[in-house]
Amino acid sequence: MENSDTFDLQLFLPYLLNQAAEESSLSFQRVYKDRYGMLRTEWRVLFHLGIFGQMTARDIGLRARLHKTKISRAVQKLADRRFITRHRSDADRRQELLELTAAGRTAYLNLRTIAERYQADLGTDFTKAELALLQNMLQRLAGKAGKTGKTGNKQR
Amino acid sequence: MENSDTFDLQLFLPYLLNQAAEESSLSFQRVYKDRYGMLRTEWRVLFHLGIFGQMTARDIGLRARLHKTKISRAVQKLADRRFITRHRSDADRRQELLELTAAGRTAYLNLRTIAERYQADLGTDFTKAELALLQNMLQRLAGKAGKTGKTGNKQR
DNA sequence: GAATAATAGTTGTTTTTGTAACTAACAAGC
DNA sequence: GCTTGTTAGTTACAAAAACAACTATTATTC
Repeated sequence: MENSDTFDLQLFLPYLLNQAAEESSLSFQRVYKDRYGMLRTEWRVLFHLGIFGQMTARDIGLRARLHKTKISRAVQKLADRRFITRHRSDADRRQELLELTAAGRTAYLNLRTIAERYQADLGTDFTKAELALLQNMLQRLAGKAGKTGKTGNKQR
Repeated sequence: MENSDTFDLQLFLPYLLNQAAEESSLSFQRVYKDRYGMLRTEWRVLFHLGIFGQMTARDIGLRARLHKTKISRAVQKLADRRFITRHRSDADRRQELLELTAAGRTAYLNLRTIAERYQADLGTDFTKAELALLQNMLQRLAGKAGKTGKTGNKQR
């Protein structure tokens, strides 16, 4: 056959990034899934509340770049499991203020510890400088919004 | 609130990688989706056949780390759209030999050009050295199998 | 201040994915 | 060669994601 083409799929960034993302997510996924019955969006919401404290679904969507329907359902599940509380805002009664319960905080701290351990383990494969550069490049690729950015992107 | 925690989600690799992967996939996705009505797995199968020529579903699964049901479905769709042909192997009549049709090859070459352009455009944001290091680190993260590796991992 | 537009969040429906169970063909052991 | 185990690929069902349409509330504009 005439398969003399030279295109290295393994170097094509959209492909390569997905492979790396999938692989690196696996071990962490097992924890939040098997141990807490959480979905990806759920741990993300949990972490946002753990890190930033009280937030609305909208704020989370902006920061995490998640669509509001995903968040809505994640919030429901987390509330069902008593990991978060929801209170309608007085300032704007469309909004709901979300916050971790004690149980939610415990789960968050536990998962955070595991995340930190994962991150620390990377030190065995990469130098500090390499890792910093990797993170920097990934942030540039993830793009646009930069580190904490709230730079006017549409609500997803 | 006691939200004085310091955990930078934006530096947590499973999260960061997913964000970067999602963002970087977007533009390419628009092409294969809108223009060819393809799904992610479908373009991957298409590319494998374009690059390596005749392959079985099993081989593709091994290389791309895709589960056989995903491939089975992608193959069906690609065959429906006359992008590939399937022939039962004489050596092992369980296997099917997959190959691009002329139309499939055209689609592949077209998409490959776009992929190459994407890759080239990265040159404006990253130096050659940076890019090479990024790819190297991502491959290490994606892991295990290395560049072309067929190192005994279970069929997914 | 009524009409129109925009926003926060939810719900319903359709696609896509994940998982398990299946068929058909081949391989091994005895 | 026949039983037992594997493997390639498909199909059926359950879980999750994507997308569109909806309600309730707040902002805007005339």
